[in-house]
Amino acid sequence: MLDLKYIREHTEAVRKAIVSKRVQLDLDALLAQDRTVTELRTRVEALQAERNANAKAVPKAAKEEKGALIEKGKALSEELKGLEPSLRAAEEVLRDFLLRVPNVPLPSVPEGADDSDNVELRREGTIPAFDFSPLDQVELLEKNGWADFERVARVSGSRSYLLKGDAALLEQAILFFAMTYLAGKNLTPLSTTALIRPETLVNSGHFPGDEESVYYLPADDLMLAGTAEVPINSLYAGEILPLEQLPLAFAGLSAAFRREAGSAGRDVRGLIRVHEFRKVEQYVMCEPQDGMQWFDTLLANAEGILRALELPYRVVQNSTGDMGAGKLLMYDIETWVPSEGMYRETHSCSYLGDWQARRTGLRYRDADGKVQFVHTLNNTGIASPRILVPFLENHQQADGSVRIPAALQPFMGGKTSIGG
RNA sequence: GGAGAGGUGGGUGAGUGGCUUAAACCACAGUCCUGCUAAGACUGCGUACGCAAGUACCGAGGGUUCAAAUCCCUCCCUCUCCGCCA
Repeated sequence: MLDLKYIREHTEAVRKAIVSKRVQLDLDALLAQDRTVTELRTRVEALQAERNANAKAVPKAAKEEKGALIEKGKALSEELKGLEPSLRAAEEVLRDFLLRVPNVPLPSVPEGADDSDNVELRREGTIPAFDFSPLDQVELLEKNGWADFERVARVSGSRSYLLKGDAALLEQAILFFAMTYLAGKNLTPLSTTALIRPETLVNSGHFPGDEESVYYLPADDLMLAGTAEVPINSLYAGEILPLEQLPLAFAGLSAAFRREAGSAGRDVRGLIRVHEFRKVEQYVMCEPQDGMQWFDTLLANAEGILRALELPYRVVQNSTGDMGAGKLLMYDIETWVPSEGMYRETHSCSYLGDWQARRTGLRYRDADGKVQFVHTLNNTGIASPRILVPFLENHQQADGSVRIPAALQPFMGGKTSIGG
């Protein structure tokens, strides 16, 4: 959410953001609604002031004047009963508008329609050159008895996964390694819920807009989060944090659920795109002036994890059309998948400015005692099982076994390789 | 799932219809006084919108009333005891 004052004063910048982010929104209708609300509010508040003054006068009035005052109060109350609902309805409409206004991207963000206009910033690590015919993720899993896609589909439907044996341990090892790594970078480890109230998704900025990708449990009016960003963002909702508490930086491990409604038929095979997975998410609430530095830190943390896992990757900057409404700046990390001969998105680093904090009511008292919104950022730490795809494929050996990088070996009981 | 208690400003907490549209204390900030790791005096001190007057907010939403933190209804949450349970 943007500040209404900002929208009034920087209308053209907002208009440009709406166009470049491909958002459906009539900004002029929003501004007209803003004027309607202001007019209504002025009238309602004047009436309320009159009602309050009148009510205050009643007990002090002489007996013979009381009747008249009460009659006047009744009339005022009647009039307000007509107007107040209109004001509330008008404010509601305005809020619906405001929730759809995207954040204005930083000037450095490349203009673009979608992910094909993202800009590669750099490549890191070495793409493996195999002197044998490498297997793909599914072949490796099946050869080693590490998965059972057919049977788990019987239990949980398509886009499910089940890991067995060393692969099941590997998943836990990678998640725990990532948690340990981020704890070492002074992020507070968090084991958090995926079960969330619907309003937390409005807070995070996923709603309105992303309703169809979220699981809903009507019996309890709860939803399943697609990322720990959602529960962590709402953890301090409505609070005014003392300056000493900032920054709040977390590494949150949670289950993650996505309906994948818009991606029917894409990546149905294997571990790339599943409905239920596990993810370590980095999440930061900080003072505005520290936001950019945190962006670099979160990116460096993710890269540090990939480097430790000895995986080749590239960093791309997302174009305006591929950014998501709330984002000021966004980089994806894509990790090399040998069987596809391409990089696949495994991490996503976002700087939201105060856009998310405004929705959630995340504020702090600055050094001058002024109440301000914090800035929020998030980046993947590691997400499994997707990360297993490049992991298994890049580290496979001629006999079908998979090499365990040195950094991970302590988390795998000292094993240097599995399977084969 | 059953029974009960409760949700008030940064904290404690008063307040069962109008002299409280939130007392008091603590914490915090400023000024003054005091020769010294102390004590005291005074003032200020929630958030949002508004130039201001003002308006709204006492878990959320409705209702009754000239007037609601206070009465009524629905919901949410917390705590205690019992039951069930990984």
